[in-house]
Amino acid sequence: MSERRILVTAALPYANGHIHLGHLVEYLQTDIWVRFQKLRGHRCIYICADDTHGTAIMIRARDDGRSEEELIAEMQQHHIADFAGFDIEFENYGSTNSPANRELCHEFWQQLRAADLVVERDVTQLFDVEAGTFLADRFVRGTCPHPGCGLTDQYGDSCDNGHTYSPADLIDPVSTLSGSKPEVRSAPHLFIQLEQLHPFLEAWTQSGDHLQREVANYLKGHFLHEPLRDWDISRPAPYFGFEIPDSPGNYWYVWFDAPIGYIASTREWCEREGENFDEWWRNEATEIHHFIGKDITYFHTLFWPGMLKVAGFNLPTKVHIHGFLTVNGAKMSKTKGTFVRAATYLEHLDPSYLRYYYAAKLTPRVDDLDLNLEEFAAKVNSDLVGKVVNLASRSAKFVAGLGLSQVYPDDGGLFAAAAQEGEQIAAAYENCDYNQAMRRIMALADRANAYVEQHEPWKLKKDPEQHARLQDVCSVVLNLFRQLAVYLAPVLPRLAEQTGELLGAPIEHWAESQSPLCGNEVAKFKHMMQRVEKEQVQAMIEESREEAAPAMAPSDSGDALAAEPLAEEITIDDFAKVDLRVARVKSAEEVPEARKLIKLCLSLGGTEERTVFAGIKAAYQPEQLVGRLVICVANLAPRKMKFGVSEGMVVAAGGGGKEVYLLSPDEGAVPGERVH
RNA sequence: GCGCCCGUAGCUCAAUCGGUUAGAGCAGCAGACUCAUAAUCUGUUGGUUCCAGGUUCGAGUCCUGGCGGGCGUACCA
Repeated sequence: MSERRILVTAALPYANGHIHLGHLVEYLQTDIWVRFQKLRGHRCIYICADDTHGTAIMIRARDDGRSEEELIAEMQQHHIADFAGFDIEFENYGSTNSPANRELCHEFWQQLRAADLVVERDVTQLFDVEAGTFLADRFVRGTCPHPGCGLTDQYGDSCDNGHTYSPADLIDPVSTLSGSKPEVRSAPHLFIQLEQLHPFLEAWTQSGDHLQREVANYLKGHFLHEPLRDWDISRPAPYFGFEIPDSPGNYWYVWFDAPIGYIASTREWCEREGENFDEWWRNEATEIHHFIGKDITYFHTLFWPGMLKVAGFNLPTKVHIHGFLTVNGAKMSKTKGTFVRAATYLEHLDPSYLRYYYAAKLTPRVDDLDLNLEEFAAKVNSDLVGKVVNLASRSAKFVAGLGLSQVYPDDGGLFAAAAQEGEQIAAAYENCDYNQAMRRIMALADRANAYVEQHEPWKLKKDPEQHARLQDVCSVVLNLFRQLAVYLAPVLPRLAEQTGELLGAPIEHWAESQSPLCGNEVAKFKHMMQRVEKEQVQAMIEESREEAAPAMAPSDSGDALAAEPLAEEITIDDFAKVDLRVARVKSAEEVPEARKLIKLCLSLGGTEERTVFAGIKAAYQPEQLVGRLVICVANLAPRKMKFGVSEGMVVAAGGGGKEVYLLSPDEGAVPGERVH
């Protein structure tokens, strides 16, 4: 087979968070594919970078009180370390916030302008005056405006009942950034008229094997059956990103510059390694393979090919799309401890385990992948330790001083049959059907173990006259083992390395699975892989749960305090003047003529009662209140009001209106007790 | 709401174009073995292919409806 030139990317992880087990599905799937291609003797590079722009990064940096650059630099170091810990090897790991990316964005932009695809139009959005920024839909919450719905605390684009609307229509909208009420504002945005590329995209997505069939169908049914909408690719300042050269004050939306980051990262690599950039991105002979999750299908199968086409770069040969990770059959959950960071995993478990487990589960389809932790341990122990490594473990020590036989013995055709199986295993790898590849490899391991069983080397060992036979049997077993190590090398690079050391012959090429070793020395056997212990998995889950706990705590904003600054200092005697008492609401009734008031009758225990008018009508129904405990100011001078005399106050927090939160004592307090 | 995908053994998955008696691995059960990290080998139990219809000589596969699950629904990372 002639040497292919293949450029492979995985989606750029966002610089807003750490790498977790969900991300790793993709980076491992990709790493395995790249290692496979290299093992087959192809020229293959693995390119990635951090995705660093956008509102979320800006907000996060602001909250942390530091620059965006500082934030993304730190996160990039974490990402790089996490990937390295899982033996994921990139030719280059860049950043979308790089000079190379800025230049390339300019280049793309120029071509898009030249092709007359860019138009300007006003967009009306909610604007947070306090934060000084426009609000994406997810940064606004409010009440669903749909008639008869009225769900409160809903996102800016749709509610939990499935109604969709514009954030500008939300009732009582609140910015999640500042808690303030946003106002409606317009600003000019730049759009790419994708519809002009419709015929090209139709042809590209529906033919040529660039996409999995289900994905092609999805695109046809969802987007390509009608005119494509214009794509809004600009954001007004403030925005962390690249300013658009011919539109000052506007920045490219993060999804514009993120995929260009694939190219920019390649360019960095080319410059460092003295490679010809055009060979990689402007040469039809080069294959481009993108690995992505199904969540970002749209960007990579419509916008991206469109942009590449217009800017004159290679189109993707294939976009490989995978599903999401679930753990124990459910979404990753912080409270369950199944939201496991890469770094946390590595503290407890060997990366080879996860590489193998994911490989055993990955298919070419878009299906979600479940990490069942019990199965994880069982599969690793049974397949890798029990079957594969066990072959070396039960044969190497018998030939430690002897080495492998000078001539490969008769093994009944086992090695040759397994060598022949190699092409089917390779085809499965090529097709991203790692599940099938692992299945086939384990079937070979089963046959090899049966061979050991039939030839009983432990019995041959006891008879000095059989030692030549013993050497032959072990030579067969070790060669079968090595053959498996070659087939598994893309998944388990460490095992391949250890096998190379054991038999004094490094594993560097797939072809090494096709001919046995003869006469090699055999090093002293060392355990190649430990069994997974339940306790280790449990410890990892526990730690993940604990890590998540602080993150689950609400990050308290300073808005409330800012709205009402601390009062002047008082003495304890001042405080003692206020007699706060636990009271039970005996009755509660609305005051019909009053806008805000509910009339409460409070029992302080015994026969002591107070009538209090409380301004909580907007927040509470009278029937919610009857029977509950509240805290009241019991020695407040009575005040004559329009509707009667109020003999105290109930204490509550909140800004008023619907924002009223009555205080209650914890369980055990009884009416009449004073609050000290 | 609208749309897409999925539903096969206890678990994870196969099953070519619609084609014989729906197959593997793990788990379970019964033996064997003792070289090996309680590993391995042999045998074996286990199915209303989610349900109800339909098309067909023939349906896990195609069509319709239902139930259950997942996901998407464009300025969401």
